[in-house]
Amino acid sequence: MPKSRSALFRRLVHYCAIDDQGADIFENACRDIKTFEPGDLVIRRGEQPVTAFIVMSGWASRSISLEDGRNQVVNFMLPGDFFDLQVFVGQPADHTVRALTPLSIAGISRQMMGELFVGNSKIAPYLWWSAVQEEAILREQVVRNGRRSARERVAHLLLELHARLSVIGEAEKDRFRMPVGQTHIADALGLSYVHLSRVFSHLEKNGLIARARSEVSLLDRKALEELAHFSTLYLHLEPGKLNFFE
Amino acid sequence: MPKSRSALFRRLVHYCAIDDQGADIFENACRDIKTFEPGDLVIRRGEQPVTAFIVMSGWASRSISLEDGRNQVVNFMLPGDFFDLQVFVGQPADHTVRALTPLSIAGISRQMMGELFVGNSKIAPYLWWSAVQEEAILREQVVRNGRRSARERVAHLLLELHARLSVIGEAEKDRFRMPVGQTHIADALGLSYVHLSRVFSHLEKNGLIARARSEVSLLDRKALEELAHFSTLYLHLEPGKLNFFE
DNA sequence: CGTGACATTGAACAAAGTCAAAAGTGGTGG
DNA sequence: CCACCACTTTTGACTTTGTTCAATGTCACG
Repeated sequence: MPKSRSALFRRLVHYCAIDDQGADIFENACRDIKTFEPGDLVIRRGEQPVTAFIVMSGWASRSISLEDGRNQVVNFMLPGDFFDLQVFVGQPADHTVRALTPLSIAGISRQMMGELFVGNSKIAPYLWWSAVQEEAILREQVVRNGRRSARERVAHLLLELHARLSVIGEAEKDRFRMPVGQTHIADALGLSYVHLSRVFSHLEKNGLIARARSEVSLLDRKALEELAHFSTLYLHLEPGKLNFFE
Repeated sequence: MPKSRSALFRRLVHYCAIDDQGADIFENACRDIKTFEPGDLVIRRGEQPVTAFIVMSGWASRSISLEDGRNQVVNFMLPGDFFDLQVFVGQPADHTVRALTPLSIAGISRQMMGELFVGNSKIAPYLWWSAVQEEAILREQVVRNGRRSARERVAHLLLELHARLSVIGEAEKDRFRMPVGQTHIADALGLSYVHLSRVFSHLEKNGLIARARSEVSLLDRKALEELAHFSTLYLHLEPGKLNFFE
């Protein structure tokens, strides 16, 4: 089983009672694969995308830039993430999607989506749930940038990324690979990269984290969670009752 | 025709080619009306809501608090806004919804939603579109709090509120009622209320805005838009092609 | 080795927060 | 109509946090 299937499949089964048959249907829908190199634009602001996407492997960012060059990364997209459901109301993209690493994504056409969403009740809950999680992550991003200090922001983001990567089996117990430069992290956290660097160093000096190349270790998870006021509630990791309308 | 119908109806017709019959169906779904007083909680964090809601009249806030009292207003909910579609995946709320003014909302049950969403193709695009707009507003909120200065944030929020209120006929050409205290605005913008007050005064002294009671006038829209780098793209005000899957 | 991208450090500066007190506002009852 | 209350807004002095600019380090890769 190729790794791309593994990542997506793990996210699926983590969140809904999806069976092998359902997973097969889903993955059959993911045959229109596109690949990108770091820095490539997947979606340009103003363009009207024609398909939705699922990240098969690699990291991407959704970002919005101001005219004067300031850039805000709205969120990171990780393997198994679903994006641009807004395709279906025919609106131009209000943001930019960019590959941060070598990236492989699957395009899902409108027709395909219709089948998944309406035609197969085993899949629909996952799509719905995915949208709910994405919006919750966005809300938490607002809180992070609006009401947390720089140190809290960094700790909180590290914990979020670790939790999300764990679900798809791309993190170890207290360690994960963060294959993006500090500029992107700073743009996500609304900080200057200079200050971000200081904060990272500070967390490291205090023994909360360790860094080696692009590996990050959460040395003192308890302290990080307290510092960040981190709760996993917003990630909706528990499957829930899936009361989908029939 | 009561005002509540008017506000909702205007938002509907602004965004999709909804006919009178469709609007009737929609508004018939809005018979389960609840009212709240300023400060009342509509949804508590951790609770599992059983219906989705449409705001009929008044303002509400969706907010998330940290244990130490810091509070972030994630977004303002205005008449015609739709919320808590996440009901349908059976997840507990990760946020709190609070009435900021006398508030009247309609509860939409799962069954009702199923009928609207699947059973009537005239309505489905509006629900979908509404979700798209809400998410876009959220993204813009991230940019505002992450990469804009305090003055820019205030200008940007005022322009957004004016645009959203205009759609439902609750704003005049360059003026609208903002029936919420500065504390709430500050919590939305990730600022202290002290600093917010200074910024308001500064904008007023420079002739960009005027304030009287809870009325705000945009005296120099051009200057405000340039200051805020405001573009209406993210509000998706143009109806679009509504390529909904069948 | 040398090169280019990325990361770190220091010093000066700017933006926003905190604390505390004063000045509005609006509603209520005498 | 006025006096009083609670509440919100404003103002001033000071502190903290994060930014900017510029120089220096580091590391993978050719």
